[in-house]
Amino acid sequence: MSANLQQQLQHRGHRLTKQRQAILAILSHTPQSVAMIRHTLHEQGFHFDKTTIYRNLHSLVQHGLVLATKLQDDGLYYELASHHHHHHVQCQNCGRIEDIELDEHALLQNAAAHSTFAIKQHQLEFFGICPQCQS
Amino acid sequence: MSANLQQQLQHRGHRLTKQRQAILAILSHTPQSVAMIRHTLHEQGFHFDKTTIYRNLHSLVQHGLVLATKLQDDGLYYELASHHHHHHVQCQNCGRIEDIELDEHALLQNAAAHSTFAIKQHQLEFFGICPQCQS
DNA sequence: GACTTATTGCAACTAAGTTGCAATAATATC
DNA sequence: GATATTATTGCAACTTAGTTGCAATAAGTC
Repeated sequence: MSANLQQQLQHRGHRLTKQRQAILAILSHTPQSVAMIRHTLHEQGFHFDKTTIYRNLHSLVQHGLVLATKLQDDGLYYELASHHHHHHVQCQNCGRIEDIELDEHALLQNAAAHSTFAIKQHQLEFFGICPQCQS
Repeated sequence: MSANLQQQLQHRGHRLTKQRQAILAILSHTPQSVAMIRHTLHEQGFHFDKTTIYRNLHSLVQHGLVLATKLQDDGLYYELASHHHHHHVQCQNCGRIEDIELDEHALLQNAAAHSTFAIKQHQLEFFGICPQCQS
């Protein structure tokens, strides 16, 4: 976990427990399901209660350090919040997830032009077949 | 329920039970959660088992007559499949949902240009404040 | 009307996520 | 370093959404 993240956490009165550190150490810029996160923790010899994991993920999302994304299946996927907004492509065959960057401005303009709502946010994910699974 | 839908169903060996008819009669081109669907059925005096409702929705989706969409909360929203692909805007205040049409071609081109995946489908929903809630 | 089989309703179950609370441990203060 | 404060943890119990197996029912066919 970066020193930066530590600072942000402590600054808000959060404590740096070994649970929180381990969870943050696992999170990356690729979205992971709770099941994946729990699995990795187990592999590393950590046996945290599921309550602890859910509560930590929630509070991290609440404070903007982590993003929650809906992908193909039920449940949410979690990733470290990065500086720039981006979307994902998930392989329908193997589940692999990659980032995909696209022209946000064009998209939002497109949307705003076709709606009377004041649009605040959106959810955009792509699904397809990755190069490996294509061959 | 349109005669068209009836035909499609029976043609595939499906039976026109009163349960299925009632469910289809409730579905529209605006996405509804299972809770909303069950609630309306109750109001109309129908007391179908939840299993029946879930199974019907699943098979209708499977056969392409109904679309399932992920919106703000957990669970899926169901709507009649229409001729043209479209997206939605959901009001973050009152939950109202509206269709939103945008330039699909531009979006897909944009995505294809930024990924090595063979993109098959996508999920795009907008969230904001509807005109009524703005004032 | 009798036959075939898709569909229903029920009960029991699974899995995901949540809540309350007493015990624990991270940080601040002395 | 010891002490006090309170955020956080782990546990157990619970809620809610959705699923499964199966016997009973009822559409559609002949």
